[in-house]
Amino acid sequence: MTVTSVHDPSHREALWELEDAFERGDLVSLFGRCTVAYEGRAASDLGPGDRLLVLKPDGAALVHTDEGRQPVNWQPPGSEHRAAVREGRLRVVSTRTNPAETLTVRFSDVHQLSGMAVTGGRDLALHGSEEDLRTRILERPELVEPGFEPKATERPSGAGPMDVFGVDADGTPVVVELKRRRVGPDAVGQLARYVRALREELGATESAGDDGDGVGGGDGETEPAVRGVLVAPSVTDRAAERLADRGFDHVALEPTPEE
Amino acid sequence: MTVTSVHDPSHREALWELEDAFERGDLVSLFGRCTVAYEGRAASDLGPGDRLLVLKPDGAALVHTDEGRQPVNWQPPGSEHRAAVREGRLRVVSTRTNPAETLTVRFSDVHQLSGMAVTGGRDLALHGSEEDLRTRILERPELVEPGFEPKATERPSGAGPMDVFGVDADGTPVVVELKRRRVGPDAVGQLARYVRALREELGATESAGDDGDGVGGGDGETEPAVRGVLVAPSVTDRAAERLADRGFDHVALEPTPEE
DNA sequence: AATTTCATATCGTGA
DNA sequence: TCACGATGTGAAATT
Repeated sequence: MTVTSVHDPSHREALWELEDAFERGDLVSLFGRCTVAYEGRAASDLGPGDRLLVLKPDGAALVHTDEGRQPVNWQPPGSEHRAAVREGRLRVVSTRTNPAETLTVRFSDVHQLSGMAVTGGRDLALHGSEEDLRTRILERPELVEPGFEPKATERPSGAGPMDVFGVDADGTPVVVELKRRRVGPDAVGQLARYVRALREELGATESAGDDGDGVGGGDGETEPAVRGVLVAPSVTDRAAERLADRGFDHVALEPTPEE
Repeated sequence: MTVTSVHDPSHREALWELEDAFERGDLVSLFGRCTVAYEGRAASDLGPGDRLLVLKPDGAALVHTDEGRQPVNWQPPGSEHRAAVREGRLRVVSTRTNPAETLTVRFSDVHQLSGMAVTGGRDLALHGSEEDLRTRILERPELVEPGFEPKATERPSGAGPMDVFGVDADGTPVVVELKRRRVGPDAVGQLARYVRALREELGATESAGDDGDGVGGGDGETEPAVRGVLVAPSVTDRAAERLADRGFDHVALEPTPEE
């Protein structure tokens, strides 16, 4: 049998089942009334209440209440679970080092405990990520703009690797920053750093110490012409302002085609 | 009884228990072999495998494997759960709108199903957050530097509210940016925006179009003197460079005192 | 091990 | 509702 289960066990029965489950490498689900204490990167305390404790064979521990996607407390994978009965009550402690963290769950009542041996099916096929967006642009560069020609992905720069580097119809270098969803001002800052780094690399001669007011127009200076293009489904108002300030363009594009 | 539990139920029995649990507003734990499909902000498919499905009365749904802190698939709170038997197999669908998202879990085997009525204890007391760091500085300003005097928290600026605004021993305005943990260059950029906004507000007269090389020294220009201080446990090398570029200071401080 | 960046991030707060 | 920033963010890729 792949699943073991006990209903309203005594604290000692729960301990035995739990130790067996640890031994077998089971995925454990434990309903009960408990308090929770955490100490590590921060510290927290949670008073008595009914909760679901999930213990994984890889060391992860999750304490869930009836609300929220996030566990109210947890321990990351790589932790070590131990169970004991102290003063007649089940206690589960999960610890890890680097950083040193401890999660302690003290039960006053154990309502239900189940363990299942898990096999297979851990590979998730996910679509619609930033990588999909990059693929889409490389296959159809005209979606960025007519005449755009990608030259490289992850091209190195002084500010780190750019998402896509290419040239436009006039042969002007273009830095393309990809975001799979609506973006705020931070993405514009990221694009600006790439553009500035590329301008310096392509031979900045004067105008030192500024932060990417990217016009490169017709005045006396000979700043290398480098364009910045932000590809994202949409941008916030603040991000649009900053794009305009820098002289960058925005191309509205989804990571996957609309149906 | 606060907990119901069935072991190796038929798909129809599982459906009945599940519908009862939804009705009661139970927190549900469901072990079984299943496939999972998600479509919404992205899209994903997960082949057959043994998993734990957690269904919360607030609409959250979590699909956990035996590894990782994160669910392999999920649905946020506010979704609606529905269960049915199709072709003799239990199927759980969780949907939400805005954005439109659907999670579908198709079971080939149901091993164990439990539901618990959850009461009380949802208030977590967390220590060591950024707010703790702010409190600590307001109570002991000399931790920033001798003579520092906080004037306001969340003081508005053209770049948004600053964490802490004050003056140093010389009466020079100081913008303090707080981070509860080690920070990278982005935090320096955030601080630079506040400093620049405050300089403009306090009467910038010349040197337009640059981005905060904050010296304000003794040369001819009369840029308003505004200092920037980053309070964080530590900074990355790159962040330290940028701090030096801008003429900002770093104060090493933890959100809670070391023991 | 340290750093950087993405995520179906989630979550709270404020406008 | 949308925008913005914090999170014990987690997780992967890269150095």
